[in-house]
Formats: sequence, structure tokens, C-alpha cells
Amino acid sequence: MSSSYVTTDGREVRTRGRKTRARLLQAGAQVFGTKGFHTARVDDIVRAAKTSHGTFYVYFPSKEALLDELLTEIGHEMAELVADLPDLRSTNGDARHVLRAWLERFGAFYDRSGAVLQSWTEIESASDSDHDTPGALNAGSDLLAALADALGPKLVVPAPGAGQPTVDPGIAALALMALIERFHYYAATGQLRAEGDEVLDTLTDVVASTLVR
Amino acid sequence: MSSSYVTTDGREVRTRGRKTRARLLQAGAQVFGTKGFHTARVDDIVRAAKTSHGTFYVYFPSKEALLDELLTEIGHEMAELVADLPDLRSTNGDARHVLRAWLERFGAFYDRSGAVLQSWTEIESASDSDHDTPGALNAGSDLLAALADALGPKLVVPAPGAGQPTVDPGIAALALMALIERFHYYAATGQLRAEGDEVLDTLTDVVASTLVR
Amino acid sequence: MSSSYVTTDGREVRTRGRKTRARLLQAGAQVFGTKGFHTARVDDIVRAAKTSHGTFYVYFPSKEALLDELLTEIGHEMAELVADLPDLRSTNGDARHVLRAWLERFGAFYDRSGAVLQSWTEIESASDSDHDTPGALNAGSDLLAALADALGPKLVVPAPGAGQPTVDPGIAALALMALIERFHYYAATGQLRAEGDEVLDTLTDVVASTLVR
Amino acid sequence: MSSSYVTTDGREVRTRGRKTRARLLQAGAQVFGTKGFHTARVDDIVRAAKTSHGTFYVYFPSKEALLDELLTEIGHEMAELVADLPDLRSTNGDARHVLRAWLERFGAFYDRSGAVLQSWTEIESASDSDHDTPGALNAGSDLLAALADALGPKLVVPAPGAGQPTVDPGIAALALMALIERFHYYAATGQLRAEGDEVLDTLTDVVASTLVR
DNA sequence: TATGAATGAGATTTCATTCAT
DNA sequence: AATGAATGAAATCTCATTCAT
Repeated sequence: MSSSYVTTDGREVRTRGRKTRARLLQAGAQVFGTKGFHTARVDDIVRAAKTSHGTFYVYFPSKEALLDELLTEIGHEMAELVADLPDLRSTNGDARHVLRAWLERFGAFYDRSGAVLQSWTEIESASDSDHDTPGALNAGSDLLAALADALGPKLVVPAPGAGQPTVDPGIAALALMALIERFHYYAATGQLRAEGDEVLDTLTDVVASTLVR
Repeated sequence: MSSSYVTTDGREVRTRGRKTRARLLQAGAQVFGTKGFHTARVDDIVRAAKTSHGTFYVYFPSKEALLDELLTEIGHEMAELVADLPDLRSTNGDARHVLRAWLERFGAFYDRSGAVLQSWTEIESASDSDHDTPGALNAGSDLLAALADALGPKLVVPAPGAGQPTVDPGIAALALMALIERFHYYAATGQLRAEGDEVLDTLTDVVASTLVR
Repeated sequence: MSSSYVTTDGREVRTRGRKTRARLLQAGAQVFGTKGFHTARVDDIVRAAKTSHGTFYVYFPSKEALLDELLTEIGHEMAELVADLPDLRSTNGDARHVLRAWLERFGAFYDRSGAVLQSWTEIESASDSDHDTPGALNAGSDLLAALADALGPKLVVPAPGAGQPTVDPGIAALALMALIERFHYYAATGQLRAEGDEVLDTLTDVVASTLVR
Repeated sequence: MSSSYVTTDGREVRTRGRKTRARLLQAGAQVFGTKGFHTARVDDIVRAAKTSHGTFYVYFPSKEALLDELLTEIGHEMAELVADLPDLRSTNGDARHVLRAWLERFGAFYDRSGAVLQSWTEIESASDSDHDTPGALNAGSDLLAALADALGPKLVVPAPGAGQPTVDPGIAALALMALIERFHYYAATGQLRAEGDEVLDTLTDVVASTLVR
């Protein structure tokens, strides 16, 4: 199913072309990640993929389309990731450990794909002003919300204390996502002065103390 | 002091020009906020400010320069805001109340200026790849870190429990910023389904339970 | 009414720009006339108008749009021309003389604008295959038919003889148009070996003997 | 004689190839006919012929070359057609009948090949501006004139009346061609509202009353 | 000061043609 | 003979910036 592609003018993509297509996708991820969507030129991508302008447009109708596919792919990965998080409420005592392991996986994912997510933000603000959705980028508009909805129930363990106000699970998940994303973003852009495991430890601490009670 | 400006070709800006300049600044904030930096055209700004292209370049040497100024301004406001946060450790019992009040002020600020912050992110990724720093945007690069440094010590009250790992104040502040920023962002973009006070309440809850212990 | 124009981004065109616009229009006519629509490059037009690429797109959103306006203009001229043809049935005996005078006017028009009409044909076949009318060229699709309808009744004087089959006026006018158009076309492309007045004379003869009986 | 072809690189074309070649030719006629020369893409032709780009260039050195061959073929047919027209001056009384029969044949030809002729016009204007005659399209430049020369003498029977000016046979033939061509063109594009035989009848009438006297 | 017309470098996209299989 | 992936020259169009008034 996801193994069948077509060219811009509707022809089936066979094994030979599949490789080129993949190379373009990867080059796109790299270039969008480093330069951002608007600053990246098709030329940069083509050069990185060691192919030609013409070839680019054989496989993607536009720069947007390439990003869109990248984003969709990432969206799937995130959804899977979320689905894979064990219900922390039923991991007796072990919660912190389980969470840490999961955050590690998330970190690996973010290292690979996080940079591209920036391009998503970049596009987003532009596209809601005029709504005609210029041919692409339907990717993840409500993705985050959806993820939060899936994540929420697994997370919040109500505090035993009574007066403590209860946090809505969806909101809590949103908070979690924000924390995770930002932490990795700060780490990636050097604004978070911490080394390897330290980031992971701190993140686990913060998340644990916020959401798992 | 901050009331003395010069035109692109070094002339002093008098009262009439002052107004035009301000109009451009405001228009810029509005346009950058809705369309994002790259998607916004000088033409949009000029139109919103009810003035002409020529006039734009009398007051700002480039599109980027306008954003830069906007960002600097916002940076100052944020710094002030941070300075104004009472030390939560010395507000006995009242902490939650004080925090909520402060977060409300922060929210008002975010409503005014938050959208423009997106443009900052947009620019950021672009500028680290080629290091020549194209004449602008030195504004906030380390702003966040600085704020976090100032915010940290006022926030985290170590839990009395022993085994509980302590969160580094700087990191904690970063987390706070992330939470606040994202919450308002989600609220602004409709991804957070909550009404007026609800957002503020929830945010207070989350922050309180995370950082103020 | 026809004296009010707007630029591509909706601004009023004042006297200063009016000239440039006109120059582009004229250059377009000349270039389309000599090279044909597809072969003509925007670059050719801009060069002929002694202006720049950017300027072209200030006044016209596309190459098509320029042709469209040219064609609309020509359509109006033709309509006027047709309206001005005296009813040949009421010009006793004088018909040939009147017709000749009119054909002379037509000739002058064709000398000015005939070349551009070729571009119309060039576009036409392309646009009916996919019907989405790519942004322009609504100009004259049924123009010819309309003209024929207006022209017909003024022309055909039924022969006094009985057995002679009567030609439908509309059809006859179509024939007339074809004759006139082709004659001038052949004359213009050198396929009709005849000099100045000779063309006019012959054309008058042919038309007269066909349609005015 | 006309049954021997070579590929682009000089190889003899055998039976299998012959078929492919023919299929391309036919596809070309269809596509050029509907979309016009410039708008037609090699891809369209290749698709219609159910073959590949590579194959196209085995048989034709360029897109233009295919049209050129098509046009040459059509030229031959027209020449034959003209040659077959009986001398109307010697068909006593029967002239109208004979003419009608011939026009019918012409109509059939036009139905098959007329559309492609549009592409000829399309190319023509382009090629006179730069004189280097880009390798093709010498096909029909003076075709029309030649045909007219052959057609003329067979047609015009001078009117017995004295004052009536005599129409030059060549010119007259040109007129005839124009009429026939345009009539069918209008009929084909729906601008001539008439059904089957009606077109033929009217055309016969018009031609007869103009040229055969 | 203010204006808006003009500019041109640069970006995206198309498509006839070539080439390796 | 046939294929279809790859190519790159060339064309269209955009928009930040300059300039004459």
C-alpha cells in the first residue's frame, strides 16, 4: 500500500525511480531541517540528493508537496509512538522507569525528525490566513490535539490528596508534549546546557513530577 | 532616549515621522503575526500602515530590520515581566494566588505580542546555517536562556521528600516558559479547547504542581 | 470608464504608469504579431517596450492577460466596424462604391491589428480541449458568429432570378468575413501577389459578385 | 518507395517498427489537431500512441519533424484532390453537380486532416521572424499558392455581361480555398450552425455563385 | 516627508531530448 | 526495438529594494 508511488504525470514509479525518490525525500528532510522551509531552495535539495531540477519535479509537484509527505510520515511515527506508550497507571511503582524508556525512544525520534517539525510551524501560520490550502500541507493541523487525546488518559494519576485541583487529561498531555518538544528543541539549538543523559534525566523528572502523581 | 530615531539616511525623525514609524511598527506586528515573516510581503505591511513602499525604507533599512526592532521591544517587555514576578518562595501560602495573577499579566502580553514570536523561530533556523548574520536578528538568540536564569531561583521550592530528585532551577524555568508559551499558542490557534478563565486556571494548576512545591 | 486601470495588486494606475502600460500593450501587439503567441517571450515584449520584467507583471498578471486585453480591444474595433457598414440594400446603384470604401477601412484595421488575430487562432484550439480557461482568453470565442449575424442582413440582395438558391444571410456574412480575412492574410504573408489598390479592387469584385446581387 | 523508412540513427525500419511509427503519426495528428502544436506535449503523443518517449525519438528526430511529415502527407492529398477536380468549364450545365461532388470529397478530407492544418498556421508566423528555418516545416509554405494556380483556370467562367470586372483566376482560387477552409473550420468548431448536408449545400451555393458563372 | 513606478536578481517550474538498460 | 528515468536549458513570475518626483 504505502509501497506504490506515482510520478507527477501519473506514471507508476518502479524500483529504479524509487531510489531517487527516497534520496530526494531524505535530502529534503536534511535541508528543511537546517535551513527551514522558506529559506531552503529546491536547488539545495536537488544538490544534496545529487540529482537534477527536472528529476525533482518528476516525483514531487512542488516544494510544498515534498514537505507535506515528510510531515505525513512524521505524523505516522508520532502516532505510533503515542500508541506504544504503556498506560502508566498500571505500571505499579515502575512508572518512572517506563516513562524514561519511552522518552528515550521519543528522543531518538526527535533527533531524526525534530528539525523538520520546525518547517511545519513555519508553514502553519502562513496557511491559516488565506484558507485555500495552496495544494499541500494538510498534514498535521490537528495532529497534536489528537495525540494529546490519546496520551492523556494514560498519564494523569490523580493525587491522593483531596483539595488538589484535577488537571484535565487532554490538557495535561498537551503540556507533556510541549515539555518534550521544547526540551529537545532547546537541547538541539544549544539553549539547554546539558549533556546526553542529563537531558533525559531532567526531562523524566519534570514530566514525572507534573503528570504522574 | 528611546524617543530619538533616525531615518535610513541619517536624518532626525520629527513628530510627523514618528507617527508613521509607529504605524509601520504596529502594522508589521500584525502582519508578521498573522502571516509569518517569509509569507508577509512588504506590501502587506505598507498597506496595513496606510503608507507607501518608499516610506517604509525611510524608516527601516529592510524588512528584517523591522522584525528585529519588534523582537527587541518584545524582549524588553518579557524581561520586565520576569523581573516583576515576586519570589514565590517568600509568598507564604499565597503562592498560587500570586502566580495566577502573574500568569494573567503574562497572558495579556502574549495576546498582544505572542504571534510575532513565531516569526522569530522562523528566522532562527535559517540564520544558523550561514553564519554571516545578515544584519539583523541578534535580538533574542539567548533571550530565553537569560530569562530562564532570572526566573529559575524564584520558582522551585524543593520538595521536602528525600528520594525525589531535585530539578535544576534553570531547566525548570525553561520548562515553565515552554508551558506558558505553548499553552497560549495552542489557545490562540484553537488547538486548546478551553474558554477564557479556564485556560488560566489550568495553566496555573499545571505550573503550580510542577514547579512550585 | 475604459480610462481606469488597476495594477496586478489592485492599485489605481495614474498617468505616469498609464504610459508604460500602453507601451507594453503596443509592444505586445507587435511581438505577438510577428512571432505568434507561444513563440513570443515576455522578454521580447519587455525589451520592445524598453522596460523590465518586473514592470510587466505590475500591469499584467500573465502573458495571456496581455493578449486577452489586446484581443478584447480588437473585438471592439471590429464590432464598431461592422456597425458602421451601411445597409447595402438601400444604397441604390452605389453599393459597390460604398462597399469598397468600407473594405478600405477594414483593410486599414487589418493592417494594424490583423497580425495579432493570428495569436487568437493559436490559442483557440488549445483552450477548448481542457475547458478550464486558464485565466484568460474569454475574448472572442463567438465574436465572429456575432459579427456575422450583424453583417448578414445588410448584405445579401436576393437575385431577381427564381431558380437561384438563396444563401442564408448569416452564412453569407461568414463567407464574407472569411474572404476578407484570408485575403488580407494572404496579402500580408506575401502569398497574394498583388499591389496596394489591386488587392482592394479584387476583393471588392469578389465580395460584390458573391454577396451583393 | 514511400514504404521505406529509417530510424533516427539510420537503421532500416522493419515491419514491427513500421506499425509503431504509424501509430505515432496517427497519435500526432490527433493530438496536434486537438491541442495545437505548442500546447501538445511529446508526452501526450506518446501516451496516445501507447509507447514511450524513447521510442518517439527512434522514429522522429524532433516534435517538429513529426508535424512536418504530417503536413507533407496532407499536402500530397490536397494536391491530388486539386488534380482530380474536373474542369468545370467543360461540364455543360452539370457544373453545380460536379462541384458538389468534389466539395463532398474535400469535406471528407477536411474532416480527417483539417485540424492539423491549424498547427501549420501556428508554426508559420513563428518561423518567418528568424529565418534559419529550424530544420523543418518547409512543407506547405507555398502550397496554397501552388494549389490556387492549379485550381484557378478550371474555375472561373467569365460572365457574359460587359461592365462586370473579371476576377483573376489565381485570386479566385485563393478565394475558393479560403471559403472552403473556413466553412469547414467554422462547421468543425461549431460556429456554423448547420447540419450535415446543409453545410455542403450552402457551400456549393456560395462557391457556385461566386466563381462559376 | 511621502509617494508609487520601476527594477532585476533569483526562485520555481516545464518539457523536449538523451541515455542506460 | 522498446523503455522510462534523468537531464538542464529556458521560460514565467515574485518581491525586496531603489529612485525620480
